[in-house]
Amino acid sequence: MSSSPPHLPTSTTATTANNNNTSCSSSSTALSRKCFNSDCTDFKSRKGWRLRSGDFAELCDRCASAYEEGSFCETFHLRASGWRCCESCGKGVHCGCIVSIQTFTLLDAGGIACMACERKSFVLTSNPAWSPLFYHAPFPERLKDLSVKSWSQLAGSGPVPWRQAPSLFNPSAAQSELQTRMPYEVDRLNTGERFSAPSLEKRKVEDFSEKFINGNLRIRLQDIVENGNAGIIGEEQPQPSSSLMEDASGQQFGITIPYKSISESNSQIEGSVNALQPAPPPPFTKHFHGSLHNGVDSSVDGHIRNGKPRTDARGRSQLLPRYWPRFTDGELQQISGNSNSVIKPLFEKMLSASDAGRIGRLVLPKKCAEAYFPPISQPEGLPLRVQDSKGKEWIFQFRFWPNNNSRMYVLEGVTPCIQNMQLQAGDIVTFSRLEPEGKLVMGFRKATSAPPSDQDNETSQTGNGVSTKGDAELDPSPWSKVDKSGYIAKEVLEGKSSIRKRKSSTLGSKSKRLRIENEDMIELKLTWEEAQGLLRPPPDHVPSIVAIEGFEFEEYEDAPVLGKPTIFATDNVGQKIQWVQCEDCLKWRKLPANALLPSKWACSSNTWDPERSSCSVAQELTAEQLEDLLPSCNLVVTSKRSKDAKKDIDRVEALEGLDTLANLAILGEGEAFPASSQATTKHPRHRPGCSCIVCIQPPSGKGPKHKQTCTCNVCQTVKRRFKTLMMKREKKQSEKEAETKQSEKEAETTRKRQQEPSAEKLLDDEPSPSSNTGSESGSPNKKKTVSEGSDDDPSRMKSSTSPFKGQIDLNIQPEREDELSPGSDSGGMMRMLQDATETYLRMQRFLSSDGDNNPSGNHMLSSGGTREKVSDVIMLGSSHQDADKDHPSAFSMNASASTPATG
DNA sequence: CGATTGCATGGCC
DNA sequence: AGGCCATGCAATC
Repeated sequence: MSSSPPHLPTSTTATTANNNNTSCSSSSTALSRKCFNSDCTDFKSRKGWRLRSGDFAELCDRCASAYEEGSFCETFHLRASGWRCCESCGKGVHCGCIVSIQTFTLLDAGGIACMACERKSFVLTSNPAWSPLFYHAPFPERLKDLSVKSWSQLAGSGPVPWRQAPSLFNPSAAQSELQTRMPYEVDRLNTGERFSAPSLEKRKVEDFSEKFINGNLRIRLQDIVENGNAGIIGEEQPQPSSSLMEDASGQQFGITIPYKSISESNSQIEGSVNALQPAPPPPFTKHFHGSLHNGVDSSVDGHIRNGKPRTDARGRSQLLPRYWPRFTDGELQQISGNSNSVIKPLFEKMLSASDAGRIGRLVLPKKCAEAYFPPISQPEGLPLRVQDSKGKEWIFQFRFWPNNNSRMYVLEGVTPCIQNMQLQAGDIVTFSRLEPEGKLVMGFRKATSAPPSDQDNETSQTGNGVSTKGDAELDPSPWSKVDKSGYIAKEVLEGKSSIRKRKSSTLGSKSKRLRIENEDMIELKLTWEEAQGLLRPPPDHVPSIVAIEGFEFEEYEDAPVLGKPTIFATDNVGQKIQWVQCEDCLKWRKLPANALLPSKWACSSNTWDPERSSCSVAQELTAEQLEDLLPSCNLVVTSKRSKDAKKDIDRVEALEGLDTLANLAILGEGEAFPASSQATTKHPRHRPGCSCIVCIQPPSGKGPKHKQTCTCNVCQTVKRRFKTLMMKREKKQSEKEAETKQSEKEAETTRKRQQEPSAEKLLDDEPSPSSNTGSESGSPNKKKTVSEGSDDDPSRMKSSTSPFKGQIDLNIQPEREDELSPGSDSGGMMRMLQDATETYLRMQRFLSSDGDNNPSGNHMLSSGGTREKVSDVIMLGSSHQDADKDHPSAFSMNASASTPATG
């Protein structure tokens, strides 16, 4: 929406245009006392629409009235181009100027809808009108000026790092072209994820990034409080056209447009420290390389090529969904610090193992880098100053490597920052810009924190969604809360949102490589706890007991059934019941304790209580009751946030065993963990627990492996577990010894045989037997050392060379130190899992206020008492029945699963 | 010899 | 089929 001139009906003179242009940037102020409307000769006296500069058009009474009545365009722009009809009511809307920018929205299917109609469809209509139309009108000169100006200002000190490519707004550019590229611009203007044409469906699913539609977010805490919703300024709320225009149009215009329109400069100062200040997004340019030299053509081309209309349902397509910024109010609030700043979320990226590794290089998505960071023509790039949400400044080297005729953009020197934020692979770093300062701000979100998307979609979660997130983000010392146990704590604490995340799945569905890890991690971590409640014996199936290594395992010929997680309790009449949450309405329903539920369950399936077989029926459980229930279990789908921190911690502790063990091979301590468990390109099968060299080492293949003397959390946990295990074993052992030594030997032999197959499976993920883990673990000496002292002396464990090694050592029979199979590893893992499972159970029992939390009929884990239940762990890697199938490594759990069966 | 750098490789979208 | 990007890895520091 050009700010005006183009469509002026009659006045096409240069004078008029100039006037307008000038007015835009410097307001109509000094220019004259005349009405801003060039078609009018009256004296200005009232304010009209907000100009892109942030000022308001000053109009005469008559024009202002027309404007306020929404008839300005009809009055003055009737003959201008850009008129379209509302697809719904047919009303004509002038889509070609700033005056009407707020009065219509683009439709997914094409066409427009006036705000009146739009409001009927959406309660929350952002400012979809951020349309490409915005750029329809060629007003190159003015924009250029504005751009440069803005840039200078934004750039803070020093020269403008780059400037607009004149070509960007080359008047010769066909409108269609403009339209095409617009989206891109809009994108950048609006945080990279604008979509101008809201669609009902989309609205439902789209996260609240849509609230950024205006491009800028002004965070007002009070809004959050008052609305209980997003703290977005009301500008995006549908309003009567007049006020709407008055209020809303300006903001974005004033601030964003100018930058938006700026094209990257061809004269970027490479390597200049002046470029430290992040600049407004340069135009997107795939070709910016070229544009650096000849600017114009490539610039335009780049825009056109890159600018897919945001207006369609795929609106945000400019950047892959995985990079769409998903900021929460809290995050924004935190970032903005002062409420006067407008935050423009730019993009976000989930840290890969490489990113989080100690190499200190954060690979930037090419498009993001080119769109939001200063253009660079030399591989050396330039230093980029980035502020974190705490106000701390970091300087990264923004550069690129030539790569396959393309470029690979990286931020170098991010290690300190990443460490400071205690980020690790899987966590998300966010980039945004503070306006009008123009500061580049880097935030982060710990893994599995759900996108804000659902916040305003899922009613029963709305409050919580925000507050949960918000609470976290608004925490004065958000970083301090990062638990040492890394993922674990957060998974537990934020698990609830994870489920919703899965549901709405606003994370790029395509970004498998990136997302898999995240989602699987979610699954995994979530299900560490959740799976306990999910696993049920197959119907009518009585497990057979298999003895492995002297331990008994339940064996299921059929895989255990995954069921809907429920909360078991006893009702007021002493009857055992379970609470289950409806997939759809999220209400909790009471069911008989013996009810076996499918993994997905909704009210409509409530055959036990027909009266409550509809989502419309109120929930029996009060919020308080629910709250009481929830902390005691680890179900994560809840709209209630546990207020009992202690319990959370306990739960974390309880899960620690499982999770730690699962991640044991991959997690480091404290800082940036070298390698993540994520499935990677080259190691798509890697999952938590994978012991291969890739997973236990940083990307470079170097870096710390856990030493025997390592005292990190992970190692200590393992050692602790080991000790527990050994004590148990010792006990068993002594019992057996009460019998005959002969029988003991036989048992061992059996054990060994049974164990080997699974061990091999587990080793699948290991690159080679000579790899770190394998070879060292295979050292008889070490094993002997460990095994000898492993009976109950943790200190011995500490001498093991690595947690993983410790794990391997776990497999060793204290009494058979000379019998170590290469597969010992797997056994160790199994053991640890078993042990962890027990720990978990103990904790769960402990935490549970209801002693009957695990009725026999439903939970194998509980039903089995202390019996070793490898099968319990089998499916832990996935909350979906078949998820593992595709991931053979699915952590040794698959192997575990097969063990009992094979054995 | 470990850390860093810069490019190459190759899986995945 | 091509581009992106995670990661490998040799060269260099």
